[in-house]
Amino acid sequence: MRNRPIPEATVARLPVYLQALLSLAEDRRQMTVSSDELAQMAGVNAAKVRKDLSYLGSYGTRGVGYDVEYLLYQITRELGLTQDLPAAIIGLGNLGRALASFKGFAERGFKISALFDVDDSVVGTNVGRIKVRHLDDLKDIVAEEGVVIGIIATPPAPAQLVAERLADAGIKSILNFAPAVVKVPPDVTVRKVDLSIELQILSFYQQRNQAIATAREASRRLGTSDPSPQARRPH
Amino acid sequence: MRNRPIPEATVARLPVYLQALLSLAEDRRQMTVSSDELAQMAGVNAAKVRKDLSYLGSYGTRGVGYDVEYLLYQITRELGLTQDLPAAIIGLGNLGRALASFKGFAERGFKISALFDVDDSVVGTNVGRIKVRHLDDLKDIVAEEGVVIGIIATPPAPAQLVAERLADAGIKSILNFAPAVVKVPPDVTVRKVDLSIELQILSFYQQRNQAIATAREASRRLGTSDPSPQARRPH
DNA sequence: ACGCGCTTGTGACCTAAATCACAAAGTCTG
DNA sequence: CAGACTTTGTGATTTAGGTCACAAGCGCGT
Repeated sequence: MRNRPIPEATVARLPVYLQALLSLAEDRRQMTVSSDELAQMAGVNAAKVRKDLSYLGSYGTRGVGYDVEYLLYQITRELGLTQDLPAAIIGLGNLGRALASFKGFAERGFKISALFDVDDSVVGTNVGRIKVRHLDDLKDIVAEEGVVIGIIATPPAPAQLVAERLADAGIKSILNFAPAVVKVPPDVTVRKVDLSIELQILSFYQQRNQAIATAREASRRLGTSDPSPQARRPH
Repeated sequence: MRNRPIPEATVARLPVYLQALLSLAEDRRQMTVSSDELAQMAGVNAAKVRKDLSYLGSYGTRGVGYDVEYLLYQITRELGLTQDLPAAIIGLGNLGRALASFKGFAERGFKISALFDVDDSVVGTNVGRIKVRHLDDLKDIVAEEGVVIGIIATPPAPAQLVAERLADAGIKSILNFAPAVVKVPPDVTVRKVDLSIELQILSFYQQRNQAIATAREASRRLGTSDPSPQARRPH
């Protein structure tokens, strides 16, 4: 199992396990955790947890479980979070400001080390402890500060341009909050987080479940059998 | 193909197509769009677009493509976004405020119609045009305003409690921004958006690609063959 | 009316992920 | 130290999703 490439789906779950393990590590009582407990906390099933962890190596003890601290370290290492990664935020509207002051980043191995905008009324001001710089200085400051992650928090229109500037500055990892698809060179990884897309997905299931409930209600009144016995839900 | 249940993966992409179609609809020049164009705009491949759209029905014309307006309407309808869905935000810290003033929601079929917090220095104040109410009034106001979607933007600790209150108030769709896994009754759908999880996933690939680059560099210097010829990337 | 070029819609195939189920390996108890 | 009990680690199987490739359908020009 060891040395096999880690599936994407597993990578996406590792941070969730990390979250659970951090909360376990806080109250020092529990030194060890079973796949079942971890599964409960992460909201997945136990078999998945075991398979996921087995990709990292055999870090558990049969009959006992996983050592919390040790597993914590191994996942942290696997995710490349043993030292803080410097990140930059581009765009300091409402969302950019919220991200800049979000405590969760520092707690999980990231350091916001530069802020950029193009609006003259924002450039030069401080957000938190950091001065906002002009986008034109991106390349220099990225090099200076050793920034490796770019966070796009602009409106959709300038997102593509910003992505190109980031790629040009040597950034290989981009997190895009702008509601727009950006194209980048093949050696750059982009992840997209779109707030309204998530709501739209919810809306779909909301509507469907409501339709099912209505249909069931109607058929109940008519005395016919249930038109859709198993109403599947996402996840 | 019609009447088959729509795959989850397809549902997750429909909003992306919607986004692309909206931008096409804006400039009135292009009345029709091919699966190939749409694929470009959405950042996926053409076959996937066609298969996805075929789940909704045969809305395309061979040799021509899809009528932009008509497809726009069909996807909107399928997602249940023909009328605005009222949503509530719980927690008005930095993130909650950013969400409350985020324009994208209104543009895509959602209406923020209630805000809640427990902090006395926040309750009673206005954010945007809406007065912040106390969490204890959740159930009443949800009923009054017909809220169907709950957005959790609290710190992790109170997230579970808030989720329970939402479920108790009859909300069936929850979008959770708090970095915590929440448990809800089986008839409630939760989607999680975790900002630091996304960064952690980026970190993993960042590190791996860097490791590959380093290995390649080393082997180049030693004159050996490339240790990992095809460096796969996510997505 | 007919043939050519374009684009859809979809079966067939392939790949990745989830789930199952159980042997292997450990702890604990008397 | 033997036997009962726990929990891991992983092959085998199932399910879901992605990709391929091409026949069917449509518009247009002649």
